[in-house]
Amino acid sequence: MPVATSDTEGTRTPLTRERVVQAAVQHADGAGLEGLTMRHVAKALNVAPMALYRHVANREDLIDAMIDVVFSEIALPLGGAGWKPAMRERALSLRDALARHRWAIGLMESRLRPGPANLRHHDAVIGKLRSAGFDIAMVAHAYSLLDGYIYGFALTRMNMPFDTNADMDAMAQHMFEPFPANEYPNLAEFVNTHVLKPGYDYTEEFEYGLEVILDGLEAALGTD
Amino acid sequence: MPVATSDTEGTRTPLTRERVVQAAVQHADGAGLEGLTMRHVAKALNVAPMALYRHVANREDLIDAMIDVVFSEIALPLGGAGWKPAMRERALSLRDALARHRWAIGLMESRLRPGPANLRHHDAVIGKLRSAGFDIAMVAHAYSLLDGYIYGFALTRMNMPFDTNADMDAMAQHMFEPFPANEYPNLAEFVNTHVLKPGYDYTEEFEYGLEVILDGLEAALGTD
DNA sequence: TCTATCAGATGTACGCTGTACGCACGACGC
DNA sequence: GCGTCGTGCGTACAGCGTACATCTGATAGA
Repeated sequence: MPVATSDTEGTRTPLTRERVVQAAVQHADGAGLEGLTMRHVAKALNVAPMALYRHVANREDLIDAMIDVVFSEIALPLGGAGWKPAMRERALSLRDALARHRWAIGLMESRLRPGPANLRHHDAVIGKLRSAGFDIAMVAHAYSLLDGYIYGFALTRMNMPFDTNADMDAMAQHMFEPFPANEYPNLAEFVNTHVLKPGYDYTEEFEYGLEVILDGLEAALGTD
Repeated sequence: MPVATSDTEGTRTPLTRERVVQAAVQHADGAGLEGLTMRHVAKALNVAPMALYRHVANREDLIDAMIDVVFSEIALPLGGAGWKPAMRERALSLRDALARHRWAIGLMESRLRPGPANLRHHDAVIGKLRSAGFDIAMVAHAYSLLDGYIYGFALTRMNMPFDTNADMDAMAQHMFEPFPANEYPNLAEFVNTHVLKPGYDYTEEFEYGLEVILDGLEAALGTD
């Protein structure tokens, strides 16, 4: 029986680029980019490793395609609302997409061959700002500031090696343990009286900073 | 001659953790984190790969130590100046350190075992803000906003796959080439009339955004 | 001065990775 | 029945991190 690697049914659904990319995204969501090996993706698809290479050129090409999937999940700022709510909604949507696909954070803006969803997204954001009265230099300022903040926040949030307050507590102990007590009083106070307080959720810092930025851009837009 | 792998002189300088870490930083600065293999670091030190393991526990431990080297290069906000110039100087210093050590950007805040330079840095920043009148919640807001922006900017800047305007031009052609002309009019206008203009330097966007953030924090501090 | 000890450098080896290359096999047009 | 072709597979190789056992050169004690 040569066609042993069938689906749960006897019929074998043919491998496609889309199926490969989707399986890879799913795997990376769980195992990170480090854990994303061609062999694992192949196993998830019940297929031999080399079968993937019929549909993607190599691992880098696969990652290119995965990034475009993430871009396709971001809400485009297309509605009739003003630029501020539109940018706010896009920022939150981007943040959520990056939270779902943490492996993507460092890669979103690094593609040599950006996919259609990627280009479409940037085109829509720029268009929205332009039509709201931003001149081109101001678009550059705003886009750089907004995306810097969004990606940076996602990056630091993602990298936090804890998910719950209990984790955080354990880690704080672990962190300070090799050092004399009170060597870092300001940091200790900050961690103990604020970050470790029940109810503190670092995620909520995002909105605060976002409003500061949006207000700042609004003010700059008025005086330009 | 058993001790063939000597220095340029006959005397062999002993391997130390510091020498290993320094060589690794140097190598990563040139070759990136991907290119940082234990074997290459060993070769740079004229030493067998396994010799490194006498001084670092494993690759992860080596990277931990490398990150602390980067932290040690950031100017601490300790002077008598106000919080605003102090934060500005720290931000620029951090940006420059990340530009020198691009491989570090995604890792700075992800260490399970932060080194002394790391903790000292955070302690100093928090201390500066506290003594300038920021309450603890406001410190969290400010730190999150500032570092999010700094790391995010470094990330997007690093990822830009070009260094000169000529590179950028070539890449823009390459990017749009697979798509119909005018499919992305806003993006095309933005790239052609602004980003590709001689004299445009993306790096300078950093200061603009930084001032928006610092002004926003100052305003928030006043109304709190 | 001879010898025991031991830290530090090494060599070998294993399981993992991406992927080049050639082959096998089912589907299809004639 | 027979080429032709697209798709999946098997083999193979170089390079990776690192476990483990071994070797060696310097030092300490007699």
